[in-house]
Amino acid sequence: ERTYSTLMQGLFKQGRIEDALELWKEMDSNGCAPRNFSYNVMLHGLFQNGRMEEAMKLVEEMFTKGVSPNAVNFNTIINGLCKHGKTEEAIRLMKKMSEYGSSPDAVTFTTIIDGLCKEGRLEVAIRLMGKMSECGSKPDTVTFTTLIDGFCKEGRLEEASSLVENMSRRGLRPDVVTFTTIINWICEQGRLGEALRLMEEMCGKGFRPNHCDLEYIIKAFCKEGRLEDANKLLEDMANIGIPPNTATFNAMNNDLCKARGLQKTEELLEKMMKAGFEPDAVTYCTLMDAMLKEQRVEDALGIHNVLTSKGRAPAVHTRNMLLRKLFKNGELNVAVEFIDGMLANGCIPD
RNA sequence: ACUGGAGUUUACGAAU
Repeated sequence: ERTYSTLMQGLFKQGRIEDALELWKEMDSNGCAPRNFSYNVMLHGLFQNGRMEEAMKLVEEMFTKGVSPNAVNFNTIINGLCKHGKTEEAIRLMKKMSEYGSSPDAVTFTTIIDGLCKEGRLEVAIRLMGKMSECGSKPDTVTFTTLIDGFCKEGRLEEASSLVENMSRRGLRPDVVTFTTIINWICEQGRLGEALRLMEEMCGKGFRPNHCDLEYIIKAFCKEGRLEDANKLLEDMANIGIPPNTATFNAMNNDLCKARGLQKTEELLEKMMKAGFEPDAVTYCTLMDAMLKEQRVEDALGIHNVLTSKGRAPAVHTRNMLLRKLFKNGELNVAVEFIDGMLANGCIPD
C-alpha cells in the first residue's frame, strides 16, 4: 500500500492523473484495501488537479467501504473545497468533524482562513482565528502569515503590521514565507529599497532568500525599467547559491515582451534553452500572449498546436486567451475549429 | 508515507 501511494503521489505531481487512477484500480484488484492515507493521496491529487467531482465521489466511496475519514482526510477535503471557491461548504464540513471523532486543528483553521482571505472576507477570517482556542487549537506562524498576506493584498497595511506585532507578542517567529510575503508586498508598493533591505535583514536572521523573493523583485525592477539592477540582482543571487531558473527567466521575459517586442524575447528564449532551462507553461503563455498582442495569431496557434501534440496542452486560461483573440478578430471559423480540436484532445472548457 | 501560508504569465473595466 505504501509503494502504491508513493507512486500515485508522484504521478499526480507530474499531472499524470489517468496513470494514477489506473494504479488506484490496480491496487484494488490486487486485493490491497486502501486505508486513510492512500485515500488521502488520491483525494489530494484529484483536488489539486481540478478533478473535484471525482474527489467527492471518492469521499462517498470511503464511507461505503467503511473507512472513516481522519483529521488529515478532512483537512484535505476542506482544502479542496476552499481552493474551488466553496468556503461555506468547507466551514460546514469543519463543524461536522467532531461527529467522526476528529476535531479541527491549526491546519483546518488555517486552510479555511486562507479561503476566506482569498475571497476578501478578512473580518470573518480574523473572527475565525479567534475561535481556534475553543477547539483546543491555536494560531501558528502559518496562520498569521496567511492573514498577513490577505491584508497586504487588500492594501490594508496597518492591520497587516499589527498582525506582525501580534505574532511576535505570542512568541511566534516569522519564517521565510512570512518574510517573503512582506517583501513582495513592499515591492508591490514600489518601495524597492526597503524590500532589498528587508531581504538583507532576513538573511541576517539565517533565512536564505529564495525564488519567491527573486522573481518578485525582478518584476519590480523591470517595471521601473531598471534592467541593470535586475541583472545585478541575478548575479548576486547566483553568487549566494541561488541560480536563476525558468521562473526567473519568465519574469525577465515578460518585461521584454511588453517593453521591447518579441524579437528580443525570442533571442532570450533561445539563450534560455541553450542554458538548459526548459520553458514551462508560463513561458509559453507569456510568449503566446505577446504574439497575440502583435497580431501574430498564426504563430500563437502554432505553438498551441505543437504543445498539444506533445501532450502538453496549455491550461484553460491560455486556451481562453487564444479563443478570445480569435473572436475579437472575427475569425469565427477558426475559433470553432479550435474548440473542436480542444474537445477532441479531451480538454474541458470552463 | 498523506493535509494548511509566499513568487514569474493570462481576463475584464476605467482613463488617455
